[in-house]
Amino acid sequence: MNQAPAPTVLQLVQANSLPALVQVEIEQLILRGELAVGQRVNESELAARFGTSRGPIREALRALEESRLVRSEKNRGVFVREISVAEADQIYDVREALDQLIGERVAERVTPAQLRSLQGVLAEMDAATVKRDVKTYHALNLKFHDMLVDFAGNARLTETYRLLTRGLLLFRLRGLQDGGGFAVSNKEHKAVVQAVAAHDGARAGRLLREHAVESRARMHKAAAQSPRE
Amino acid sequence: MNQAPAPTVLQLVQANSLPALVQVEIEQLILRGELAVGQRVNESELAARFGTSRGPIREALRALEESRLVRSEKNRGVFVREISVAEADQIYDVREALDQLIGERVAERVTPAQLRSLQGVLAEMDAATVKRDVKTYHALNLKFHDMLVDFAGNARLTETYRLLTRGLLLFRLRGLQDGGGFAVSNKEHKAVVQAVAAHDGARAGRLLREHAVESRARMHKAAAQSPRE
DNA sequence: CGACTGAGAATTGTCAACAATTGACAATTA
DNA sequence: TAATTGTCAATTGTTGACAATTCTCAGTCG
Repeated sequence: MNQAPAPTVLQLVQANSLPALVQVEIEQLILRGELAVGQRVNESELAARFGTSRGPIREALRALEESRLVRSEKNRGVFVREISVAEADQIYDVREALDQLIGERVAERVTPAQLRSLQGVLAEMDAATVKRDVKTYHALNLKFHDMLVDFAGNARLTETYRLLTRGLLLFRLRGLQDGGGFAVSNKEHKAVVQAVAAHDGARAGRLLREHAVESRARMHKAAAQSPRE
Repeated sequence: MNQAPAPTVLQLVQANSLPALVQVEIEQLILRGELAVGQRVNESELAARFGTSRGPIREALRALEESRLVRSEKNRGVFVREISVAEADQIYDVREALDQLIGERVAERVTPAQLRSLQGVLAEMDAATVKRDVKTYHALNLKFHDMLVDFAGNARLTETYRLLTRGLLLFRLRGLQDGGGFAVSNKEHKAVVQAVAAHDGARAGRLLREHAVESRARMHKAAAQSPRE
């Protein structure tokens, strides 16, 4: 399970059309912050960058609009979406409910191998914490939650969850990440994994939900310190 | 609240570009079953039908693909998405969690006016039940749940919920709707509204979740009787 | 009779050009 | 000077044409 057999570039190009490829590329651009939040996206520029015409770019942008990564104003262009604290709060409302579900499901169906990889990431996060390596920690944190939702074994849940948390990523890109508190965060992760290892669905669900609640609180704290808004 | 001030056609055309307009149009085509589930969608045909070129059609289809209403195969076209019982089950997993959240939130924030409109729909559903008017009942049922999620006051929750339940609609379009059991269903609705009226969040949440669970069971029953699959 | 083959039609993928709209700034007017 | 109008460059919206791929269906062969 969870072993996507690494498709070659050739297969990728043959299976996906230009718009699909361009879409993930633009997605990366946004998620890596190369396209700043709020910034206008220039179609011709992207077309030149990827060596295509504007058609495929427009299709990709339309898809990204539907997934809420960009918004579009008629005759004015598409903009990388910004997200307010209020919107982040709404996302967290939903995320908390989903995290509970994830915890329950994972505790029920987790395999020993999956458990080991979870614990592996936990250890890596500990290492990053010691080194005060915020960037690595964040990447691992994402990976950890991605693995959890994957292990829940519900593709639609995964899709829904990723869509929501990606919105939260836009928030972090605005610079509103909590510098501290990630040692605390990993303590919560460990408690979750412990409950998962014990196959205690109720407890894992409760703990993962609480983790989301704490995570929301940390976001608020960071937002309060932030200059803007 | 909830009073969108009926935009004129002029405003619509000025605010939305062709792809956006076409998108909702195609969406209607699918949801009304004029484009059968599983059927291939012909770009040129749609372009002719809407009096545009294929560009806007393709953009709209890309968006619909992202919202999972269609799927696309390279060089072969886009198809109205089918949904298996297994997938419907996954959607229900998520929906149950969201319905609980919806029940809780609505019970907390419902206004007297909103309560009255909920009860109004309930009465209409009763009338449809007496008349054995399945079509009207289904429409009202949709409206009821739409109102509930709206009254929860979380735009992102609404969006997420609608995305999921629309997937379920594809299932119903396959002919797998439960003929009977809608009198029972409305009993459950009434219990929910009662809890909402009492501002009992925990109970409303529990009841709405259970309603989703029952609804899933009814789907299974209908699927078992269905010829295909 | 069934499986292959290979035009030819139908359809999708991509592009480049044209039309429409916007935003900025200069020119004009009160 | 402030407000308005006119003009122009930049950008988006839309189209029609062409290339590439898939599908259809005779015709052929074993």
